[in-house]
Amino acid sequence: MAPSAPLTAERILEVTEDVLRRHGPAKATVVDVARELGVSHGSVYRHFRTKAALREAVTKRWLDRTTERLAQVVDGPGDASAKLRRWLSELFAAKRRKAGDDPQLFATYSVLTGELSDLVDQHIDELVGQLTVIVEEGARTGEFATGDPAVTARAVFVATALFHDPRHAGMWSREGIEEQFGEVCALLLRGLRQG
Amino acid sequence: MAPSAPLTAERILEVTEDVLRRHGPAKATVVDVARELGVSHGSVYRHFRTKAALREAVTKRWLDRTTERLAQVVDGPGDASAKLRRWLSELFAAKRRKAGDDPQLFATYSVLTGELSDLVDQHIDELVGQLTVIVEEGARTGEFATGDPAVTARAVFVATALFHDPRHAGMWSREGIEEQFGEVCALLLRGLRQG
DNA sequence: CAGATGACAAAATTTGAAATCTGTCAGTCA
DNA sequence: TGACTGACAGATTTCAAATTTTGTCATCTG
Repeated sequence: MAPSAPLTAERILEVTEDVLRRHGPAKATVVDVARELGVSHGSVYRHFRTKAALREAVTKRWLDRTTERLAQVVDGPGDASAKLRRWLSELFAAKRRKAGDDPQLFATYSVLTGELSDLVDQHIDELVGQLTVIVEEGARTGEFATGDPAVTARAVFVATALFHDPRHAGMWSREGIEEQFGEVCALLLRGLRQG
Repeated sequence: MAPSAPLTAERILEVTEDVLRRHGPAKATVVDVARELGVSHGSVYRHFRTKAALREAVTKRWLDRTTERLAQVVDGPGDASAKLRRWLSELFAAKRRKAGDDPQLFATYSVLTGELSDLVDQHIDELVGQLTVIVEEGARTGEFATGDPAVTARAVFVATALFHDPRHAGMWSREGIEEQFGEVCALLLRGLRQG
């Protein structure tokens, strides 16, 4: 069988995601990934030192897709209130979409993120960093009255945990969740807008 | 062996909690509970129709201990802001204490609450009910400017999920968690205080 | 010689037979 | 008579043997 393309890390990650979707996190093996790629499992180990490293890389790739999407909101138009509101909405919508469109894959990544707390902490730091930029902007224009923008940004992130933490995904399809989200956002924005 | 006391539902629940603490939720059996009580397992089934009912009852008992504690804050002294702040602090402190003092039992109840979502929903409704009383009080005295107090109360509860939902218990022993809690409370109270 | 292979040891997972547990109920005991 | 027992069937869990997987590396191949 002629190799249809050279074996790259990215190609391995694509196939790994596919295998994870079909077999779930507990039963997806490196051998499965290699078989799907039409190579020996030794070849996969040339690109990723351990199975854990492969799982971490594929999970990081998944988390980064959200981070990139949200970066566009930070760099986009609007005042700080509108941006903050849009950023939180976009985060919630992105998570709900992931959970709703491919529940199998979402469940898989929920397990993986549960196991990779260092990676998740890093991801959260990136997201809070984006929020900090928005809060700083609001502080600069006098729209928000806050202390340390980084601290405030983390408070906003923490207060909306129910709408982005996968452990609460069961809530995301409940009646009235949109209204609850709106209510929390409104409360936080009111708290931010004045000192 | 003379029965040291008549077999009551409460006595069974006490022993069940003990067995759960020692064996964990997966390995605690009705036979274990009966053995500990010095009776046959049939006698336990006289008081609880199924093992699931026993688990539910013992979990409800555990949740109710928190509800009762917090009811005292609602009925206590202070204006609405102080009470809200104290209620949230008390809830957070109670959860942290449970998690820190007896990690084994806390882990057990975390698993049980994860399995008994109807019971947990009921518990949450009770807690939000208490918060609603405080928000209503604030609205009546003009301290808070809100729409529907029940909706606002739920928003406050949701926004503090990280500090009371056992799925976030891993955060409760992190550096700076107290400050984060204070920051979220401050943000929410500022949002409540004016319309 | 750079990249890929597959045999191999150690670790982890699956399997299925044996043991235990759940829930019932006819019967015992005080 | 009403609380309690213990034998029982079916469901579930356990445990050890068999299989599979992980990770390495000497060897192969283009």
